[in-house]
Amino acid sequence: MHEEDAGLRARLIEVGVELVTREGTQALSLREIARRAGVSHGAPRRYFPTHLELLSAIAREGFAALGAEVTRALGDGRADPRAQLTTLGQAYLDFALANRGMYELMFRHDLLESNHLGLREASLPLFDVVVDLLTRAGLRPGVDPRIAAGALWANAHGLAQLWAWGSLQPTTGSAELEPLLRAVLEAHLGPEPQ
Amino acid sequence: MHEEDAGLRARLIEVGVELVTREGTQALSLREIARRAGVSHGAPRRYFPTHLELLSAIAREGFAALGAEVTRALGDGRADPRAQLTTLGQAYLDFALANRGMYELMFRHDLLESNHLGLREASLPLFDVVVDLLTRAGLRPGVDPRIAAGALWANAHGLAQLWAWGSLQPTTGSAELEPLLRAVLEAHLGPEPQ
DNA sequence: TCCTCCATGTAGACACTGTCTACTCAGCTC
DNA sequence: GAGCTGAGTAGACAGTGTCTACATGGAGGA
Repeated sequence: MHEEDAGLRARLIEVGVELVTREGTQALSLREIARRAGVSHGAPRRYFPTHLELLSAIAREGFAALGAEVTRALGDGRADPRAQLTTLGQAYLDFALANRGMYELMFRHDLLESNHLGLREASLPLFDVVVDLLTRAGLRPGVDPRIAAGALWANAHGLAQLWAWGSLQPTTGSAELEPLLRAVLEAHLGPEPQ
Repeated sequence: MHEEDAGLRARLIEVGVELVTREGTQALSLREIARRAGVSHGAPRRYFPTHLELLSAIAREGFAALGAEVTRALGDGRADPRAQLTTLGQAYLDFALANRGMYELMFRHDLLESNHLGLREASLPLFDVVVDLLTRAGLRPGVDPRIAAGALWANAHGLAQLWAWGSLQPTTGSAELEPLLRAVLEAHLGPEPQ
């Protein structure tokens, strides 16, 4: 009963989140969401003028969930920055593989109003965390932390994407991807001490 | 006049390739392709039973073009394997950024019949080239070349994707991505000699 | 109490999509 | 010439996102 009278706007997002995580991006038609929310197909228009804006709101929920998952994994943040970076990468990949539909939606720029709904802003905090951890871990001299963070992110994103697409070895699980992340980390930070 | 009477099947693919490179994935509706080919909307069905199969054929053309571009960049293949790997990465990124629509289509697994049309096979030769170059360049001991190749590919793919999405620094051009590729390469091969 | 207004949602239209099926029709073989 | 077959046409169908005209119910003011 946590959704009794939360307002149609919130309910539409809720229905959309559930739909995309259970049935994937294809199921996210405007009319289907309205149907499952128990309203007519014209109702969502009152809150989301266009289909893309509704999808963007759903995707933003996904970015929030990813952020929560990552900060949960990082804990109190007192661990070695380098260790935190691998933890973050692992958490990122786990999220992507556990919520494939949502993750796919989050990066389907053709389905999202990238500029309107503050989607960029939703993904930025995570980026800043990486930048912070990288600078605290001590980058090689002359390496821009923002560029390095982008490279790390791109690597994790590519791994998640190709893994989901089935292009990586089918036997390659999330655990086996960890050394790959570590290797890239090493490339930017220098060899691991000790 | 290179398309005078090449048969409808070939012409549909040709029209599709031009359409996706000029107007993006969204423009690739079955009816629009048929329209531009000058036939009725039912005609493609004779050669491609479903929309996805036509799109897959178009994407396969993209993989062929990517392969051609890469082998052209590699030249006679007598250069240092390590240098060839960076050349390959650069060519890959150049292709992705120059043909965004096509590149997007090539990895939209929801639009492709990944299993039917030998799409996996179309992308495999490139993968094998990377594996070959990596083993000739001398991997660190205990590193599976196929895993390393997957990691490299994932990195390039992620860079291309995030770059196209605008998530990387807008000022970051294809040239600036090169050190990122080199860093990852270094992570798998060990530091550059000399 | 009655009236008005307005936010919320309904219902139908429109153009478009992919798929399916019935049909035309030229060109070929027997 | 008769019949068949491959290639393409044309229309229907269910589904989509968007737009617009319409109900309706509840709050605020006289």
